[in-house]
Amino acid sequence: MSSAGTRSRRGQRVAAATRPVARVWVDVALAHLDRPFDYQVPADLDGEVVAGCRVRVRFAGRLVDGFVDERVATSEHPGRLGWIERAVSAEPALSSQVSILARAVADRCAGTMSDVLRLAVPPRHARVEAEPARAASARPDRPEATGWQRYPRGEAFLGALHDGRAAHACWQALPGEDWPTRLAEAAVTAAASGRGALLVVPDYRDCARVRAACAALAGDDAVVTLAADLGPAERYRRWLAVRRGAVRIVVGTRAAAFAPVAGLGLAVLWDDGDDLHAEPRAPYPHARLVLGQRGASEGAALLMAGFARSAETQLSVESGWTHEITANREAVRAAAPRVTAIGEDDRQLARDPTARAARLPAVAFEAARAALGRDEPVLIQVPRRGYVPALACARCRTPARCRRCAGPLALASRGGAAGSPSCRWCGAAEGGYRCAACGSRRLRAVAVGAGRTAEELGRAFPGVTVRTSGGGAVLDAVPGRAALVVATPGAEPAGHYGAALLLDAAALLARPDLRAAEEALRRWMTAAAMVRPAADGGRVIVVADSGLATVQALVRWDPAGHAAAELAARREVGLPPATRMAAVDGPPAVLAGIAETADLPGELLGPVPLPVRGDAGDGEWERLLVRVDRAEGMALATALADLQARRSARKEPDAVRVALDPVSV
DNA sequence: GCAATGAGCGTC
DNA sequence: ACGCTCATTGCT
Repeated sequence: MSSAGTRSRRGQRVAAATRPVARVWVDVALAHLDRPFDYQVPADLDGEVVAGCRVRVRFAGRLVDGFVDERVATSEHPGRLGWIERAVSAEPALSSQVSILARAVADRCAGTMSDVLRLAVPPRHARVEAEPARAASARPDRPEATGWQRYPRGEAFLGALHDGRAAHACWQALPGEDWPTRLAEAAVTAAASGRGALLVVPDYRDCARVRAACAALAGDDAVVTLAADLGPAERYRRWLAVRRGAVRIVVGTRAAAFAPVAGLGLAVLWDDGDDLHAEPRAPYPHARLVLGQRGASEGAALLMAGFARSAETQLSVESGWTHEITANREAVRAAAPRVTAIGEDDRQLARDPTARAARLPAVAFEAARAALGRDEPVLIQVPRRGYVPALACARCRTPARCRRCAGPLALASRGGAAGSPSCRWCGAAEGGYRCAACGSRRLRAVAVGAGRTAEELGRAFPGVTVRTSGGGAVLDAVPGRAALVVATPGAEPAGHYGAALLLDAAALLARPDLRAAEEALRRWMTAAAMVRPAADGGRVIVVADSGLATVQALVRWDPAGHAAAELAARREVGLPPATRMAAVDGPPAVLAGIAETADLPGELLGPVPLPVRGDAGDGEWERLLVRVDRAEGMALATALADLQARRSARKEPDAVRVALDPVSV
């Protein structure tokens, strides 16, 4: 007698009396099997096999996990159905909303349902599931006065949340803004109207800050954080509390974008340009995509928020889908620190010999000294190590781009000989380079070092505490006392700084990445937003040429204008998000075959060397890029999913990796 | 001419 | 990792 349940005298299983067929998403990695399969529900599992529950089924002989999509009366399958072998539990882990979301995300990313479900639903923890259910938190009161009054359309957005309308907005936070509290006010407004709110932030430090802000407004029980650093039990405990509707406000990192928040009324993405929002596992969905999909399928309001603005968000604004929440110019001027740019030409090293040793420009030295004199901390932003050397105009520093496809130019150093520059996307050699901005024919390599060390800076300011934040040791916050705080972008400790020095800014700007300018401004603004207003003496020194548009955008504190110019520039040369791109990574011979035979819409570029090497032994892999008009984006995704399905059905030995809208191309 | 065996394939 | 098909083998 097997454990599979009730059988008749002859050992045959008896099907459930009503709706005896379960449609099951089996956890199988093969692309050509990316659809539900029908199974018979044995009568004794009738009560447990519910929509969304986990089951074990026999698939091609072996036992595999699956989620029940739905119970139905009959099957379309012409052959004989297998049986549900086991109901893992009656917990409906997969909600219909998340099921629909996962399917949509898989389709958009040319991936499979099983891959997306692995990202969306955490592993089960049986003991946690058996624990008594967490009591539902009380519905909070709507916040009375909020800080959104500083923004002309801010209160209107909260009003839309209160009324349950699916407003779509992007919010440019003022410098110095207590943004965790603003996001909490929006979330609690949605929760007060009986709906759920989901706030996705780049890292666990932001999670903690936003959680604390939500707890302060709505109580500790009203909010949970879902972050990757939790253990499996706690992770599942919190996730289950959300799934069971006990908690309506969820704060988390990118995986939380799939959180099964009941009655989702608001989805927020903070700092959508941050690379951490890009999922590194197949099918590589970006949190922006996941939340955007939920806005469409669940009728939730969407808020893209940050100090800076991405080109993607700008496109959404220009298309009319998203409206802007920005402060007026007077409010910006009142809140912003005074920003000074110093290019290499006007970079005068400090007279002070120790400052000279640290290679600190005089203006930067003075700004830091003034802040320290007021007993305020000074933030020093240094780039991370390891940027790929690329080429830029020797005169104006504009990154050198390919004439054919606008990819970044680099010196091909393969085989030892550094020959003429060539495109890192399409491989075309560039014989007669001429800068698009200034017409110069001279190129220079842009190599970025590790930045000045904390010790060098310490020597320039004897007796001042030096703290570092970055890499493995990230500080959450610094006290409001005189100190030098050296941090890499993204690791800046929270604090009220008297000054910020953005060192090696020109190198950050000249990175061979299509998002270099946008990313530089995002990082600068994130750091500069923590500096006191100019009226209180706050100063920001950016070590880059003041003539550069991106530097100007920082000086004028104009993230929207920069995003608009950035998007216009990408339209000009046909780069995302003005177009849509897909990356197909694999062995060169396989890519050559695909380029020749595959029926893909749009235009093929490359193959080119991989911009970032994956971890799984993709030794000699290359990358094929496919570019289409935005209107054809879905057709491209479908074509690539078909390609994967055909390869999988043919049991092709070499897997290829497909990513739509990859973060770096 | 035809069972016995095995490789290949789809996968409910 | 099962059960089906279809090809090959080996014996009459």
